[in-house]
Amino acid sequence: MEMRDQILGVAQRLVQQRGFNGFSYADIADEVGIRKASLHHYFPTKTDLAMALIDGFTAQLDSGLRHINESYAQADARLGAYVAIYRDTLEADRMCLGGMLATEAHTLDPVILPGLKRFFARNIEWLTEVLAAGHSQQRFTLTGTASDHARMLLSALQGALLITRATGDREAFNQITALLIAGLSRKG
Amino acid sequence: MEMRDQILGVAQRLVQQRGFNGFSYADIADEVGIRKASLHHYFPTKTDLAMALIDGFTAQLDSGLRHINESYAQADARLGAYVAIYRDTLEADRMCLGGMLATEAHTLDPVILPGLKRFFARNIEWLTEVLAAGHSQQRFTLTGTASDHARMLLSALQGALLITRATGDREAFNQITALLIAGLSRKG
DNA sequence: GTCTATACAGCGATAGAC
DNA sequence: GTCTATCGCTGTATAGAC
Repeated sequence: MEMRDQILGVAQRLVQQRGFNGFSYADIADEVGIRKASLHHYFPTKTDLAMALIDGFTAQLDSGLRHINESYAQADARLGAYVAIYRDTLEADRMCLGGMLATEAHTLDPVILPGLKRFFARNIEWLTEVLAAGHSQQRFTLTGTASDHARMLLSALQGALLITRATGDREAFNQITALLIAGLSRKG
Repeated sequence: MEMRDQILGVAQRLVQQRGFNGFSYADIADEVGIRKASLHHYFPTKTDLAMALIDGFTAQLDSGLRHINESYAQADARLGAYVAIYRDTLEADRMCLGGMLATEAHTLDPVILPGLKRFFARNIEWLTEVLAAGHSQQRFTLTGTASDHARMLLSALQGALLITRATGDREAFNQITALLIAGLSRKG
């Protein structure tokens, strides 16, 4: 199971940095130190690899969100920790794996799409709960439904990662996230 | 010049739908009806094609923004027309060309990047002006600087396009944009 | 489980005739 | 300006030995 995880780790980084159509089995093989033919023992097709990557990334998300829920009681602290995940992604010169695959969706085997959809649904559900809780606690002021705010926040964070890849302006990322949070603390 | 424009049109659509690494000269050749070798007469390398696409897309943006400025005097109307560009992109099952290339930035020839940066700068500059004008006219309430709001709006729109590619939920896109605009009309 | 060897299709790109 | 032909390389994937 160790080699399988090593492959997944390298492949995940390659997808996040170069896109699913931007790397090959040869790239993975070089890094993990086996021949590319051997990779097919673990992931017969590249589509199999993609599905395993989404499952793994969704598991990482679930684990991260569970950890946030255990570490922070208040909605604004939870949201701040969620934003920090994106900041860490940016610092690692990566896109969100889900966001990267979303842009490439039209080129992917359709069997991959339900898992990708599930990943985004998971994010929106968790954010919706946090926003609704913060609203009840009068820590957040919402202009629309909690679920609409959740989708907007997710969009803005994904988009901020995307744009920073082109502009290279990491300080702008911080200003964007600060503004997003400020927009929730405002008195309506 | 007609064939060149036809090639650019097809290539632009392919980049926006499939990504720069998701199509080949053969795909273009099939659609425009010439052999793929002949494409190299217009664009010797794929990098040349990419640069022409960015230049063309930035020209389309400039033309669109000029048209908005001529058609609408008020900041909120101008912003609404800008959002409509993204809605049209979504309806055409496309990503923004700039956004798509941004995700793939790590796989592109570096000579492409300045043009890509310029495209985003253009968007942010125009948005900043519109937001600052709306603020002066007391049509918009800003929580941060106009330029920060501009970056946030651009991020949210790019991200909304990206997410909708995975979820397929076009109504969510409309709710996100409505919320973005509502957030500006609010009294601070 | 990893290897060598290889199949086979596709890629971007070039040469040279017309 | 478009064609045919082809190069060299890389892509995913398979067969079969060890």
